[in-house]
Amino acid sequence: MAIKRLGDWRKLPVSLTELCIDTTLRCGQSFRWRKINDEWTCALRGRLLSLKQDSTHLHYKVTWPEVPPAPEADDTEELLHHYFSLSLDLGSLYEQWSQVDPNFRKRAPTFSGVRILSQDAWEALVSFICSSNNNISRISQMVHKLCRHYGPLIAYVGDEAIHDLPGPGDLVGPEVEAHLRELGFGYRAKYIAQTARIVAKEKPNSWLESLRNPQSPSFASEKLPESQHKTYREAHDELLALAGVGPKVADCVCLMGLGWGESVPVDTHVWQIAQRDYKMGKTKSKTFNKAMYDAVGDHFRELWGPYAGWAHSVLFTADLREFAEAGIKKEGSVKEVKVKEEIIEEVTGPRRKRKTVETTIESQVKLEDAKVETDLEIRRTSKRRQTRASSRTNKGG
DNA sequence: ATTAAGCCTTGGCA
DNA sequence: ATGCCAAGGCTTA
Repeated sequence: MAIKRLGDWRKLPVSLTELCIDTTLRCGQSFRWRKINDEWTCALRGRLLSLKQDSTHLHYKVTWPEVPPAPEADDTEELLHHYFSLSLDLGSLYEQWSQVDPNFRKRAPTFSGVRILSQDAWEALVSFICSSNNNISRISQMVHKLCRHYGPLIAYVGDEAIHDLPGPGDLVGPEVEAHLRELGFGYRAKYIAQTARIVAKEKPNSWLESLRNPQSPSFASEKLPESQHKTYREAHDELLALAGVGPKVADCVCLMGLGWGESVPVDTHVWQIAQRDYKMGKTKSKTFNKAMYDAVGDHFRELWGPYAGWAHSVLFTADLREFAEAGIKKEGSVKEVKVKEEIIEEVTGPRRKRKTVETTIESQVKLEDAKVETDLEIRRTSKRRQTRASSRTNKGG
């Protein structure tokens, strides 16, 4: 299939504190963006998008497939504006969160420009069904397999075929579950096949969209009549009825796919953050049940306000192992590695024993300067930092 | 109503 | 080498 209409680079003015794509595109929100030749690339709404960023602008390039014909008016700028919610002033949100929350104030400077992506609701639903008991690397592999085997071909980047995400209707065949199992989806194969069938066949066409926050319209928006408007809680409850969708996955779909900014997905990381930095769950039953799930979300909503989910993702990102290593140089001498361990201890808090490593002035400087590098070579330099308690919800193996 | 075990797979680590 | 644990949980008993 020939691909035509290679566009030119265009740009939008946006600062790195308002949007940092190196962080936002790989912090576990969307699993389809890939960095190829120093450009972030993803098929989105029928076109191939490539992104680069400097301190003042987001640069973008669009490639349309030959079929179907590209639309007359290219709406890519509007798409990006919507996808990144660029009309939202992230700087003042960070200020507000910092004023009410010392912990946020401490962590946020290293992780500026982290935004919630306005993803397609179906993409969020499928992606986060895959996310259960799983890690970002494998989730990404699974979502890419889903695209490669069931989604439309959009373009080639070098030898690599880039497919868009399949719709629910593309996943209703009788062999889908077995095939997904062969592809390594494990027990999630059934959930995806069932959910696709329900969304495509049992629910009305606009069901997913009807769960959207009316104040956060979708990109391809036919506005829903007011009588069909749902609340965040109603949207969350309806999603819970789907197979493979529990409270956490439902919140991910609400936050990233349906525009509910107050939604706070509480996963094992966020639960650890809540315990470590907000002293939650220290008394009473230590078990992490539904009541505790709701309590954590409610606490953060009270603290951070209507965009609590956005604030949550900043701290979540700061806690990801990959990002805890932010700001470290690639060259990995032994000394560098040790410095890195020191920084990780710094970022993840005082609860664990500190390594017996001297703090260097150098490391302090680096920590402050820690803007995320994309190609960190050194991985897993520190030993397992997970505590026993955190494995509660995780009986796998 | 609440709790614990089982689930697919990959990769790091002892 | 072999086994165990952890990875952005959900379902079932």
